[in-house]
Amino acid sequence: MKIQDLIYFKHLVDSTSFTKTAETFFVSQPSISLTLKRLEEEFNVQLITRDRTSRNFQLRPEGEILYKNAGKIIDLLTATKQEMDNLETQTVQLGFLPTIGGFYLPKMLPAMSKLTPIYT
Amino acid sequence: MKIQDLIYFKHLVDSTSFTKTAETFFVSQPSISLTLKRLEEEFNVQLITRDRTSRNFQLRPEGEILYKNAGKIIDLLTATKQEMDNLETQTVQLGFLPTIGGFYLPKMLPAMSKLTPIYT
DNA sequence: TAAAAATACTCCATAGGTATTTTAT
DNA sequence: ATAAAATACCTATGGAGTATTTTTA
Repeated sequence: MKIQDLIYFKHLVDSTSFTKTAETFFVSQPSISLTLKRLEEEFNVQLITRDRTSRNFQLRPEGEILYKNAGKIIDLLTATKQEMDNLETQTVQLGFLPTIGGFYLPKMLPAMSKLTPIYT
Repeated sequence: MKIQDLIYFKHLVDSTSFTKTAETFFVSQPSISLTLKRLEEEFNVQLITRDRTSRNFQLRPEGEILYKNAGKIIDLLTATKQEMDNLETQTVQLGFLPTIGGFYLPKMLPAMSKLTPIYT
């Protein structure tokens, strides 16, 4: 299985559109159709209900499971790349949700003044 | 990136042997060499130190990061498949480490007697 | 000299493209 | 008639194999 298929699938579920997904990633629409077929064969389940009567398709329970875990896997890989980049540049990047950042950042910044900040 | 590459990489790190890893998965030894090369190009880092003087190679910090997250990803996919299978068969599989299972299972089993057990 | 990994090459599987058909609005 | 997804077919990239070379013990 390719990570790319999980990325396509996640976007497909979010957009509920094969065509939009294809456009987003600059690939053809059949390519997305095949991605879904591949995943369904790989897991041996049906991920979505192709119900063309009700416009936006239904995500099956099996699809929800994959969607949830695909997100985690994609995040893990993003984090992996980030951790490696931090190693290379000898920097550490901190991320906060706006609400949480507003609370903690003021408390942390004084202690961090001992470090050499590098803004990228 | 393919999941298979992560699986090969994990085993490679565990065994510290390209040849052993190849044998384990019934693929050729060059195939494992190429897997590592692919991963290193993908992340644009060197994962291991090819130090043929000291027999068993050194895992670089970058490699440790990938190793750690590769494990998580593989586990996530295993869990995904398991969750789907549980959906299909309408069963729930429970797993315990031997020590923990010995402690909790006796407490749980009475309450579970209301369910219909299916042994697979 | 023996071993383990890297390299060179060859080949085939498959991911992706284009064209077309199907289906429902 | 239009729009979206599926299907058919073709192509090309890249993953995997065999053979060979390199390197160190």
